Amino acid sequence: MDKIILIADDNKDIVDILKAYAQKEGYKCICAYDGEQTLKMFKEFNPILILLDVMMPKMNGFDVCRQIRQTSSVPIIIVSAKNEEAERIMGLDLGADDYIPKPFSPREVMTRIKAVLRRVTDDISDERSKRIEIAGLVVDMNSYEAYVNGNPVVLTKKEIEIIWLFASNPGRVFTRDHLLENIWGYEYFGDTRTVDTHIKRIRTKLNLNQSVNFDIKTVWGVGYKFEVK
Amino acid sequence: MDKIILIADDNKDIVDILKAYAQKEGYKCICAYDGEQTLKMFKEFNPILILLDVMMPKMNGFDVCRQIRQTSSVPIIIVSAKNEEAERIMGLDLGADDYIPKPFSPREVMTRIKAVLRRVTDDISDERSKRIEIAGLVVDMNSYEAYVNGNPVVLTKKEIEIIWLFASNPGRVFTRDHLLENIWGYEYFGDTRTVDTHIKRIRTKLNLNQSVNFDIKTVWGVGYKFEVK
DNA sequence: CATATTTGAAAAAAATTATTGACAATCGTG
DNA sequence: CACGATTGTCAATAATTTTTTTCAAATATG
Repeated sequence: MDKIILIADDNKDIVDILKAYAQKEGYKCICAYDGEQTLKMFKEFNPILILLDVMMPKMNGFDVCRQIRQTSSVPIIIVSAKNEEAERIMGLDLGADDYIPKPFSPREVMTRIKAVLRRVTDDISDERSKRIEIAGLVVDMNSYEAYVNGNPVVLTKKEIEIIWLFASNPGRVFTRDHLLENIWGYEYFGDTRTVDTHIKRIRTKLNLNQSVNFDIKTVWGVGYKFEVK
Repeated sequence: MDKIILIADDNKDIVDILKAYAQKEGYKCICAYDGEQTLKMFKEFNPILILLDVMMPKMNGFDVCRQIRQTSSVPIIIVSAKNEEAERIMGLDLGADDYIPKPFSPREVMTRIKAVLRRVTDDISDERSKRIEIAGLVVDMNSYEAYVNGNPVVLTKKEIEIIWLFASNPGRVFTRDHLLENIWGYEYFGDTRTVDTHIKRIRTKLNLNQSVNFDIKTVWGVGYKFEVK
């Protein structure tokens, strides 16, 4: 599940700067240099957010925005040089989620990207959906805490994200590749035992050989799964 | 009988933020992006409160406010970018109930909304909801004072706003980005290390290593949270 | 049963993230 | 404008987590 950001601007320098910063924050980037290409890339890669320049060849940002809005509610941030038009743009009812005037600082852009994404995800997931209880295990992503039979267990960020994924999908087998893609967010290369190591630590911490009603079971040759005994 | 808030601002970004927060507090929201639309929506939905931007297309906030006041005493909170005009606006005898200068933090707005509504329905209990007592810590946003085990602690504005947010949501993890948006406001683009520094100062002042029953705990890789020991 | 492959465990190495202090910039006020 | 108070930035240092490495044990396969 990659986090892809689509950057659309006809100025390659600007694209490169934005791309560098976005990648630093862990997003993958695809770039388009005109309006038509933007639409094409959008359909092909299904990005989680679009940074959209207004002035582009072939089709301008406004029209691109309108077109995309007909089929998708993906967050769109409009970028434009004419900052006196800021209010007009937002008022145009294009369905854009934010507006950034040029010139901008890269930090400002990243802040806005994160803010827009947070706003979008915050709406969907209220507090309740961030907590899971199953077989005596409680995982709460609001407080980043876990409990086994009522006893708190100290888990690191990665560990709690992993157990959250498992507990959310009991019985389902996750391959190491799948876990790396889901939790780590990148493709798996090399033959390290990274996932195994994390599973081991989780097992140790959750004390899975004691009086516990669940298990992270090894599925030989495949991966791991969460199992309620 | 739903509690509907009418949000009027021509900047969709701001409307969205306010909407998200208001909804979180259990209010339903309707939005208007210009003055005429605001009047129309007001008549149609009979909101319990109106958040009204001054600068809007078609009809400005002042005129909207005057118009509405001819037929209704619904609470109105004026929002405006020109904060030096604060006193003038309130003195204009528009009949507005409160005034919020931009930039504002979403939390501040929600506090004012609740304050205005409470003033209307119940004049007496205004003070209570601006004061929190938890684990020997008292934070009073009326006087901007804090006490630990009965001893006064001198905190600056930012510091007390931060501890207020934490103490209001014990256990909940706030990321640095989240804090920047909540405390600093929607248009602040600063370094995330700034948050760390403020947390450090709060910890020092509240003497969190002494005989104190609470803690601002670091959640590695995520953020900070308020924890009662 | 022999062999190749996969997994588990521990420890070392690398990478990431947080804390802190010093200082700079800004704000508020007389 | 000068002063003190507050707030923001930055970089060094510290702390913690994550990844890699290694190797023995367990499991599949024929």
